[in-house]
Amino acid sequence: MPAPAKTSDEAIVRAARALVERDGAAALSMQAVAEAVGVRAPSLYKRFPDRETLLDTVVLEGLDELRARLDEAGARKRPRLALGGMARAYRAFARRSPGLYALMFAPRAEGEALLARRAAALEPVMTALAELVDGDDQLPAARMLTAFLHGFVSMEIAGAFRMGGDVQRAFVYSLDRLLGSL
Amino acid sequence: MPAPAKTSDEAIVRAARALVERDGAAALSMQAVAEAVGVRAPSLYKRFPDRETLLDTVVLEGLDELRARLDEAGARKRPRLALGGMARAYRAFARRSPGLYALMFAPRAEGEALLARRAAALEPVMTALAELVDGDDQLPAARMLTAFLHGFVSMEIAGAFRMGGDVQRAFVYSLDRLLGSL
DNA sequence: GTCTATAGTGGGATAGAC
DNA sequence: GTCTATCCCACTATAGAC
Repeated sequence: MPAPAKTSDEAIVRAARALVERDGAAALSMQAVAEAVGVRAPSLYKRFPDRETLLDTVVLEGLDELRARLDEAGARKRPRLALGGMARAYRAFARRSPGLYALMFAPRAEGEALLARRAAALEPVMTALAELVDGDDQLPAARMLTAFLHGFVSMEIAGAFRMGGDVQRAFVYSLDRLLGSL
Repeated sequence: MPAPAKTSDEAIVRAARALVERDGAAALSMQAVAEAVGVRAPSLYKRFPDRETLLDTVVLEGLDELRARLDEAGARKRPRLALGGMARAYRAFARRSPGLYALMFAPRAEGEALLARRAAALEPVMTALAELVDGDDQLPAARMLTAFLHGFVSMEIAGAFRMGGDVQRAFVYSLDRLLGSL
């Protein structure tokens, strides 16, 4: 009979994610997570070798979820409409979980697994683009679009757009021009 | 005759900046800075009240420098050329000092002073845009352009463009379309 | 008086023994 | 899982050197 488990990997990740979503990666201390699941901090190391691994787990989960939202937003639409819908879904995700979004795309220790999963999350965008743009321009076009999206939501999260004006309008304005240029 | 100072504010900021440029903000510990300037860590607190203030000082210096590069790159050119030149200068700055760039635009404790200085750094871009775009569209256009630039260099720094393709070409391709759409 | 160093405090990550 | 212990770091209090 193994020792009674007072918590679970799932509960730990859920608690970790809640901390990250609200207050960013800095808020994720092993002590705070442990407290949230009713356990002492050292006990977490039986399930996650270190804090980085726990962060990575949260990030990978977030990337999978983003991918699902993009799939959903782009399904059964013609390419241009699909791209518009995915752009809105992308921004909505970042606004809903700013701390998580920032962590997902933060330059940290970049494992291959993480880079691959990031690419996978954006795959729906690539697919829609492939129907709209010539083979040679596909990659540059994808980079233009993803760079804009990432930049826009990052600046929005960071409060860069705080000084007046209609942020929503700027988003629509930009998408019109970006998609129109393809 | 004042006591002999073993270091100076300037030397401290220089050392701090070097640490940040190489390895990012996380590498800036008060101990590392102190060691670099040949002093004990507690002594730094006589000159900078806390680590945040030291980081802020480095960031403000970086923002001023970026502004100078943009001014230089856009001087005496017609708006469209100026914007292209400033975009290249912006990217060059970020590539030269990736850790510093990331810190400059990282969402941290956002003081008003910092937000204002960020806005000031991008002022040359705003000026050139004002000559190219109607009053009503000016702010959205600025947000489109800055969002793209920030997103592109951030992703480049984070290694998001590592998987094949010509990153330079994607940058030129994107600028052509973005500036062409104005 | 002005600078620095010595010697803490307290918190967080993490390893080891039970 | 828990407790104990180690290490690193930000930061403070205070005392010594010119």
